[in-house]
Amino acid sequence: MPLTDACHDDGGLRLAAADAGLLADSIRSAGLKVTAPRLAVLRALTDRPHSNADALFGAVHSDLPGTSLQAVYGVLASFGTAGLVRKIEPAGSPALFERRVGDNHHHIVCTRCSVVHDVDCAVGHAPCLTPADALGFDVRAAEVIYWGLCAQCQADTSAP
Amino acid sequence: MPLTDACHDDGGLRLAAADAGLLADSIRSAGLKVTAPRLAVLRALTDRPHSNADALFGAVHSDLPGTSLQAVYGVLASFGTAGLVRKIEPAGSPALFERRVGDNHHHIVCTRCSVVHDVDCAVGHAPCLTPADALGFDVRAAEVIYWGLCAQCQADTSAP
DNA sequence: CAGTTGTTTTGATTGATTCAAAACAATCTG
DNA sequence: CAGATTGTTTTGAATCAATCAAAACAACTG
Repeated sequence: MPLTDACHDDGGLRLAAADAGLLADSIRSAGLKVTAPRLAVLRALTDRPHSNADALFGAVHSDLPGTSLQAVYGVLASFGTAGLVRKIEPAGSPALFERRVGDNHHHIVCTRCSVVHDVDCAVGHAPCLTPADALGFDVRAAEVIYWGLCAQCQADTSAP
Repeated sequence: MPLTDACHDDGGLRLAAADAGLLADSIRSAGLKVTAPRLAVLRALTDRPHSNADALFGAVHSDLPGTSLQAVYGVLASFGTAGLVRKIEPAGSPALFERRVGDNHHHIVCTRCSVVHDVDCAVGHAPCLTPADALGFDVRAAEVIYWGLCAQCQADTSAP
């Protein structure tokens, strides 16, 4: 019940068109000042979810050449605490960021090419998010990462 | 079926007494040379599962003062590829290591004190390890980390 | 439009981990 | 059991991701 992990749909945040006004609105309504680096990071993240700080810096830097990598880290940190982005940290990878928040979806990562996709929290499987024996813990969240070969890498590997 | 994740018991590896002969045997039967640093790391890991490289270095260093941190990293890497230890990488923490391998158990981490406990893979919940929609991936493993407050930290927090 | 507060830049630093070459030691072979 | 072989450890340096701190700057408030 106190789980962050309820399997419901996201709160209506639609990530399609990265209209500048909408981006500004979501920043403002998270209680943050609207600035060029923030708009640029949020736009880049809309276009390419599951990017790391460096990739976002690359994307942002081409629109907005004055921006520093540290600014990107700062923007991501403020977005994170404001609940505007979610940070995921798959083993062996730098942190990745995505705008899809609020639902607790999971991730599937290719062990060969490292591509990441979202995986919905399967309705009917929600009990999984409660451990067999919580050992007295007050469980607040569950994080699931699936590892495997993506379709493309399966094709590449089976025909060498 | 190809999942690494079947919920079965471990293969008879009992982690109780860290008898030197048994430790040596498991190293040897993994196809590795038996050396003092390897025995020391394996013993330390038996005594304190979920340790990071630095903590293991500390433990090893007191028995075997000549040992370097890099040796510990080397030992852990060879143990990892030999299937003798498992590496877990909870977000925001350095990598942790444990001897309990082969079963795919999960972990529960305290968000306040960072203590880690094992959580068995719940029989009857195994379907959870198959994503709702694998998106064409050949899924090989599923990793689950629960986050919450341990019993101790709940007590400390509720009575400040 | 000026003040306040929060943001970004600049520059340096940390922490975890990895790399590479040389010194060394465990096992294999005779 | 000594010597050869192969793999391991040491030593020392480097990398990558991320964070810290102070000064310069810009967005919202009134």
